[in-house]
Amino acid sequence: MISQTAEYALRAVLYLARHQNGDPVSVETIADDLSMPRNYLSKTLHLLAKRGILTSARGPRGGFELAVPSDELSLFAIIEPFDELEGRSQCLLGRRECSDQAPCAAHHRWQRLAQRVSTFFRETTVEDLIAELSEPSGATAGHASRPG
Amino acid sequence: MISQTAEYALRAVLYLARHQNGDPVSVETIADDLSMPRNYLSKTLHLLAKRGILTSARGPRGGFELAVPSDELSLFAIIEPFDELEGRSQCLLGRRECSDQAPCAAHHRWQRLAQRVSTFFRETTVEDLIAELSEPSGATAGHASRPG
DNA sequence: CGTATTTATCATATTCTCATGAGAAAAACA
DNA sequence: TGTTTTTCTCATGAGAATATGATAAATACG
Repeated sequence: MISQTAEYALRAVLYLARHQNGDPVSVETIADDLSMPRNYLSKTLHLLAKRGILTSARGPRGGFELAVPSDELSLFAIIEPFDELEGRSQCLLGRRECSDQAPCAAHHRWQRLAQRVSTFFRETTVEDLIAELSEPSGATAGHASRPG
Repeated sequence: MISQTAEYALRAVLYLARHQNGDPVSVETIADDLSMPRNYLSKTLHLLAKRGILTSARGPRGGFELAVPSDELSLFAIIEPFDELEGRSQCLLGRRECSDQAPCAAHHRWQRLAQRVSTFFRETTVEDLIAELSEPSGATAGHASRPG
């Protein structure tokens, strides 16, 4: 659904959000804890820093931090630098122009779903997901998840 | 959302469904009409034939035909040989095990959407999409009544 | 049979994603 | 200043997805 790179970015940002203590976190720490390739993650987080989503600091005690409050940081903002979530990927049959006025065969049925997915990424924040982890599981779950 | 190859497969099957007249259609005809790479499409349709979705015939007057009635042919059946639509791809954060009992941070929010997408592919048939094309535009849901 | 037509198959090329490794550049600190 | 730590940047490579071209195999039809 999303690329490996975007998945790394998302998981790393969630990690940063859960480990906010005023100090930056190094790429090495994140890569080790999340089992990701270190240099590749470095490049990935660098791009998020360029986009203003993270701040980076070099040297001792350096690393990455969230630059945006987690309740103002959408999943869309994190993924969008890597994957094209909207635009031509919205048409299931790959047409450049696919609209209510000029629909492909799948348009009416697919568009509703694609819109829901789009809304999910745009409206779900990092804070929403963090909160999910620390809440007792809902009516369907049998075991409470533990933060950590 | 789906791979280029799966998109070719889907579009080609829709083409075959709309051009059923008892005769097979050659790869060349499809590739030309739909602007797809000919040999690549050949390989793609060959796999669908192996899966029993199409029949193929060599030689003059040969080509491909639907092997399944279009109202019994789900989009899932067409795409599944090429893309993994379910399984590991269901977890937004890429975890192997992600369930109500052991959810990732995104599970409860994402799973509902992923399930809808899955259902779309499993329950939507080729016939559904063909019918969509011949209906007056503007309908947002369900089937419009047809004259005659 | 012979030939044209068409799929089937193989080899290869191209492009993109994912990943590794080696340094360069910056910053903290003794 | 020098050393260490860290990000930044570049070069490169592996592998998958996408695509092309050539040839083999099957089939219709004269």
